Amino acid sequence: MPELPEVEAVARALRPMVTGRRIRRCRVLHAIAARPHRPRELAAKAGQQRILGVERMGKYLVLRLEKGCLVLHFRLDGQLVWFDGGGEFQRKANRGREGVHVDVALELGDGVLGFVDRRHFGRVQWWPASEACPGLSALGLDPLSADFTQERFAALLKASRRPLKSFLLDQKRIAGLGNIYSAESLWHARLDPRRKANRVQPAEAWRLHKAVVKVLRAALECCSNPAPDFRKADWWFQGLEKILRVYGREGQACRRCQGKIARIEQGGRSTFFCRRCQR
DNA sequence: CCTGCTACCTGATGGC
DNA sequence: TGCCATCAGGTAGCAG
Repeated sequence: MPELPEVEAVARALRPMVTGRRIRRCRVLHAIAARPHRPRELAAKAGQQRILGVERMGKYLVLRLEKGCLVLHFRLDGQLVWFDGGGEFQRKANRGREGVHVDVALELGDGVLGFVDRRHFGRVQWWPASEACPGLSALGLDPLSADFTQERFAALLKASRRPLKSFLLDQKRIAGLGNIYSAESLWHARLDPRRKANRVQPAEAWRLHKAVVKVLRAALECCSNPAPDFRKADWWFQGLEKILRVYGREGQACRRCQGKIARIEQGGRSTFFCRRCQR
C-alpha cells in the first residue's frame, strides 16, 4: 500500500485528530503486529501516555509520546481506521467476515484508533527513542526535504553499482520510494530501470532527481485531496490511477512515445517501463 | 561492506 | 463451481 506520499497524507490527516490526546489503553489484538516485541510490552509502554506529535519518516509513521514513541509501518496493506467511541469499536472490530480486522487498538477516550492489516506484514512497535528503532535509524535522505539536493543525489548514485530501480527502492539511500513511484520516476526521467546507478551521466542524474521530486509532490497532492477519512472502514486514496504514467500499464501504449510498455522482474518485483524512450 | 534472494502473510483474480 | 497459480504499493535476514 503506502509509499511516502500516502504515509505523509495519513500523518497530516491524523495529526490534528490525536495530538495532545492521551492513550487510555493500548490493546494488542493480534500479537503478530507487535513482533518481534511482546504484545504485553507494547500495551504497557503505550498505555496512559499522551501523544505529543505525529510525524512521517520515510514510509514510517511515528507517534511521539511523553516517554518514547510508537513506530507504525504499514508495509503493503496496513492502514488506520477510526472508531467513534467504544460502542462502534465493539460492533465493528474483529467480527468475522463482516467486521473490520483490527490488530492494535489505541483507545483515546472518545474514539479508538485501529491499526489494521489482515495480511499481518505491518508492525506497531514502541521504542524509547526513534533512533533506537533499526529501520528508522538506517533511513537515508528524505526526498521531500531540503537535504535532497542534486549534489547529494549524484553522490549517492556514484556510490552504487545497483540497477536504478533497486537503487531507488533502497531506503538506506533515499527513504520513501516504493515500487510504484520508483517506476514512475524513471519513466519521467526517461531512464532504463536496468541501468547501473554509477553509470548515469550528470544530465541524467539531474533529470532523475527532478523526476523523483515531481512524482512524489504530485502523488502527495493527489493523496491529500480528498484527505484520508479514517472514519470509513474502507477508506483509501482516490484517483491515483490518473497520475500514473507507466505503473501497471504492461502491453499498453507509452504515453510519451506510443511504444509498448514492458513488464520485467527486478529483485523479485515487477518493473514497468518503455523500452523505446527509457534508455 | 555490498548485493541479491527468500521468507513472511492473506486475499483477489484469472485460467482451466 | 472448484481448484490452482499468480500477483500484490515492503523489508528483515541471510548467503555469497
